[in-house]
Amino acid sequence: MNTYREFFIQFLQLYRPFENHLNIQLAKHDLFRGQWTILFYLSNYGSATLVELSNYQSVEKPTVTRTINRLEELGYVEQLPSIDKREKRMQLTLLGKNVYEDVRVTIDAYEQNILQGISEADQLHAIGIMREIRDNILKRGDK
Amino acid sequence: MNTYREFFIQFLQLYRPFENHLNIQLAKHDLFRGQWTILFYLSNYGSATLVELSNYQSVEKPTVTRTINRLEELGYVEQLPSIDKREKRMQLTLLGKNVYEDVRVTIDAYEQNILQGISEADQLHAIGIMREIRDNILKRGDK
DNA sequence: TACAATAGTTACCTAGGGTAACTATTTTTG
DNA sequence: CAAAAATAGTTACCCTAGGTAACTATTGTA
Repeated sequence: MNTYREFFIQFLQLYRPFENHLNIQLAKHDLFRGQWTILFYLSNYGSATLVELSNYQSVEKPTVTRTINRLEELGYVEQLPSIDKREKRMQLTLLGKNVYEDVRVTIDAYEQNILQGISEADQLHAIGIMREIRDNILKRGDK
Repeated sequence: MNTYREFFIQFLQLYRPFENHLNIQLAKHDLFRGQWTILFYLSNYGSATLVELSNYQSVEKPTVTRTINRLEELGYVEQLPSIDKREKRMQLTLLGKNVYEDVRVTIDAYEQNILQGISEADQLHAIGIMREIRDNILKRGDK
């Protein structure tokens, strides 16, 4: 079997179990992956507009609108006043921050658990490779 | 940022663009990822029961039933007689084989393209790491 | 100042996945 | 060996996650 084929087979074969089990962890906190990644982003970068989140997640704007609305209903995020009246800049509420910290513990445990036996050097190496492939994909446009 | 966190961020950040562009390639042949992976499996292993496919893809049986039905409607797969009357063993039809070979060309080009700059050694290394993580996930059950 | 671009929303559609409950067979076991 | 348990698959129904098209409101630009 060609190496490049094997690579993507393995990639897909890893994704599904990873997401499945991630969702099991998140379900303990009544969250889903899409919501979690937004909480993560806001916790890391302080605030973001919907377009920013859309680019970050590689999803269309309506998808972000929906997820943000749900998070707003839950009281985890709130709008921040901004000069440009078109944009909707969001940040975590106090509750949102607390929830994030709480879930972070669960997810940290999960992630560390499934990386058992992989050296930090290997992890860094893989991160570099994944970054490079992502760049390749985004660079080539939609040929 | 902790390495293990970074690892999974990068993993998710790679997945979405990869799947997006994969689907763009497959759309040229009116296929979707779920269908394609089944064609791939059948081409590689000759035949499979629905449970086998369900395990391979880490999805529940109803999902496989649906996808297989669609492929059957398209005339790409057909049932194979089997001793155990409960199971439904499927294989590619002649048309299915031809379609697979056809799409394979498109996907090969796509995959090679986005792996540009990644040495074969690096690819193999990454494959090993992904395999190991997958094993970790499957081993730990659903804690 | 008109026109183009950008941010976001609304309405509607699809894939892809899940659970629960069921039928039809095999297997296992008391 | 008959009854119970396990297995393969289907059906019905639910949800997340995503997409496109068409729209409003604002901001930038020629």
